[in-house]
Amino acid sequence: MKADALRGHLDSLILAVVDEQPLHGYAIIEALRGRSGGQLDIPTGTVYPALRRLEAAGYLTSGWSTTAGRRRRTYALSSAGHRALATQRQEWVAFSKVVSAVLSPS
Amino acid sequence: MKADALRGHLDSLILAVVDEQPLHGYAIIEALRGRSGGQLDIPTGTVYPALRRLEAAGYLTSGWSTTAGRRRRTYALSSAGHRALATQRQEWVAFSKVVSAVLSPS
DNA sequence: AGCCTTCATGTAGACAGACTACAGTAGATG
DNA sequence: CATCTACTGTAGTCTGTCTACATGAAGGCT
Repeated sequence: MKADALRGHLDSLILAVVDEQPLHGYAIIEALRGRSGGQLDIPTGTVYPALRRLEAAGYLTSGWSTTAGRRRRTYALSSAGHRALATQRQEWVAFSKVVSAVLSPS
Repeated sequence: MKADALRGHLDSLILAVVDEQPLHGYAIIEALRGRSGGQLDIPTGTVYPALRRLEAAGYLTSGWSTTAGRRRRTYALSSAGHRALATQRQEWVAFSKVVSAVLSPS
């Protein structure tokens, strides 16, 4: 799975997993790995900046907690995040249809 | 259609349209627009560098011709380009399955 | 005690692909 | 004669993902 392919889609993926339940960064990486059958293994240096970007955009809200001596910053979807996710799901469907149409031999 | 979404997929799209018949840059843009129902409108400043990149990578070969006073550089798929396209089609299927799986509500 | 692994967050800097904006030529149309 | 379409191309910017690094605590192993 090449890195460039993900470009522009990672945000949607993150919003989608956080939509099910609030998660902290490390757990988001594991959720993506699990949901993709191990095919998505996003490095921390990609996820943490993405989370800050999404929070700055108003799509996520975050709060600190401590569990067993571990500091966790847990993210949850804002209402704007819900709307963004809905839009991005539609955009993904449209995008994948277009690419599949061009790519499939006629 | 956001620009970043295309990132990493444009090469496959170009190879796919050139696979059907050799085309020059301008015609490639029109082919992509046509095949996508007008949704893909790639600017020349994106396509021409991409074509040079693909030729440098050995996936395309090019030759000049003149039709009605118009200079055209026509690109065709090399054998390496055929192999690359086949691989990239498979990668697209895998990628779109993964994204759809993560994105679809469970 | 010392060491490694896992859990957990984060920053700095490099890289590359798609973008905007510009630049130019030639034929066709009003 | 001006504008549009066809056609190719370059320069520079932008930004998201990457690698590599830095930090620290809990728990297991020897």
